[in-house]
Amino acid sequence: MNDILNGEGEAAARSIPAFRSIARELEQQVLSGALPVGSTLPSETNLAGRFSVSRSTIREAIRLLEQAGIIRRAEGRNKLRITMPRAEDIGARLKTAFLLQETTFEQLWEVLTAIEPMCATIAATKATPDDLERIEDNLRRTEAAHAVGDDLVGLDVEFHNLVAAATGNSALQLSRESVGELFYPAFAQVMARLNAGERLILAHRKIFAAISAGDRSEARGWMERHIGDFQRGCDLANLDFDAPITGSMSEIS
Amino acid sequence: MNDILNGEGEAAARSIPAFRSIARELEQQVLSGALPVGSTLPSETNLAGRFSVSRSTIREAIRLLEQAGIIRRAEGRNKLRITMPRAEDIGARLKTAFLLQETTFEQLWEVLTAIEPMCATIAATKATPDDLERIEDNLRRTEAAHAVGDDLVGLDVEFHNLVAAATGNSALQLSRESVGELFYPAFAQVMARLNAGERLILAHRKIFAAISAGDRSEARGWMERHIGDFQRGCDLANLDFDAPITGSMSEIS
DNA sequence: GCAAGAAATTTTGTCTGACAGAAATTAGGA
DNA sequence: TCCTAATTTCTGTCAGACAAAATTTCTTGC
Repeated sequence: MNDILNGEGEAAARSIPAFRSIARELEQQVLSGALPVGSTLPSETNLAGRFSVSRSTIREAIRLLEQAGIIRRAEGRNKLRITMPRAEDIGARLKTAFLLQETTFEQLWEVLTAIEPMCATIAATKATPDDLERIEDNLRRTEAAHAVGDDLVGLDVEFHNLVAAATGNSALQLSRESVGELFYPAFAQVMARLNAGERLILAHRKIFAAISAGDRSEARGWMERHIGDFQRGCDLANLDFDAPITGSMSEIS
Repeated sequence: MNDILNGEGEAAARSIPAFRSIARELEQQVLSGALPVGSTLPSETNLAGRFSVSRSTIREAIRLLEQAGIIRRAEGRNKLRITMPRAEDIGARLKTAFLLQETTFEQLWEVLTAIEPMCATIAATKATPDDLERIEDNLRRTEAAHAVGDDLVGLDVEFHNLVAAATGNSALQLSRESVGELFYPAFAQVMARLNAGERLILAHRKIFAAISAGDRSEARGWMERHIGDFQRGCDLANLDFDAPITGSMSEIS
């Protein structure tokens, strides 16, 4: 019934383990829509029957798909559900790659210098009232946090994520999320060291205003300046712009 | 020896499967440098012994790490080797995500509109003679292919990858690679349909010249125009700029 | 002494069968 | 009809087994 496994007949693709072929096959079915996102997969025993392999083999295939983000345990945590890879999953992998490659702040900064102004520009055209609402809420919380001297790191990351979300462009969001998560902590810390919280908030406010007003070039301009502040901040704070990033998180959920 | 598994003592994190804890632990050891990149992992039986679990459990953990790109089979294909997640691995996942999210050409185009000009700009400063050599070689091959009417798709993707590589910024490369791979095939096809191969080659030539000359703004300008051509091309060719991308590849190697 | 070939030993990929504890289902009972 | 109890189904893990492939070790012939 299933010729996916390179058994008997074929002498071709030798040595492709069954668990891999099965994972591929299932992946293909998801990509092709045969297994729609949201549907649930049969039980392991059932799958083992279908593919005529043992449960252990199926389990290994499942681990592959799971880590690929295509499948996830849902609800009570029985039942495997087909899902869309989440930004976080991918972000986690990018982060691992960045960390292992000793990516420097400058490199991340270059990426954001390219992407963030574009996000602001597009957001100025595409932001919905809902998006604006969320950004404004973030601004209020940021100001409140600054007033009591709280840490602005998380709120800064959130602000930029919200602007990206307001573009309605998921590719753009996926491309920048992990970079932002690694970069903004450093950014906000530079700002804190320089007591530049005011400046950060001013920039956020200006960007928000421009997006609200639908003023693309103004939004872009302020975002550029905002990102540019980081480099200046590093100089002023006498920090090494060239240092590799650090951080830690796990991509294995 | 190993308290990673949530056995006996702890009552806390109930229901975190052993294979997951073990994968996390190993991942941590890689990230922390305890298991240096390039080193090889002990055999499954050995690992099973170390963590006091059965081989099946270890195998599931290995599948997780493998798919996470942290580990790969090397050489004769025995021996697991610690590796750095490759751009391709991550790119494959991004692609899956893009496909499942029905990303449109416009969205990819927006990402590239942001990133590619930046790549050209930085390349104009950072490109090494080696980089230039490779780009020029690509140009020659592109012209040759065009002369005999061959497909320019692969060469176009390669050109942009080479420019990105010339920035020496791995974060930038990771961020754009998968987007480019999904986008440029469409791009080159639009060009072909319009018989605009000449124009594509001209743009590549100009970009190369500017990078060679270290002229940042010229490099950026030509790249902007080049990317912009796609939108115009879609209009001229009467193609749907808003259509979701299609494509197929596997992230399970 | 050293390199090619043969033998012994590992190691991976798979399978069978089993079992406890968690989930989901079904069957009752109020 | 709605809630609790009994039952069945799953998942997570383990132990032990095997063939095929890969690796290591041991022989020999040169």
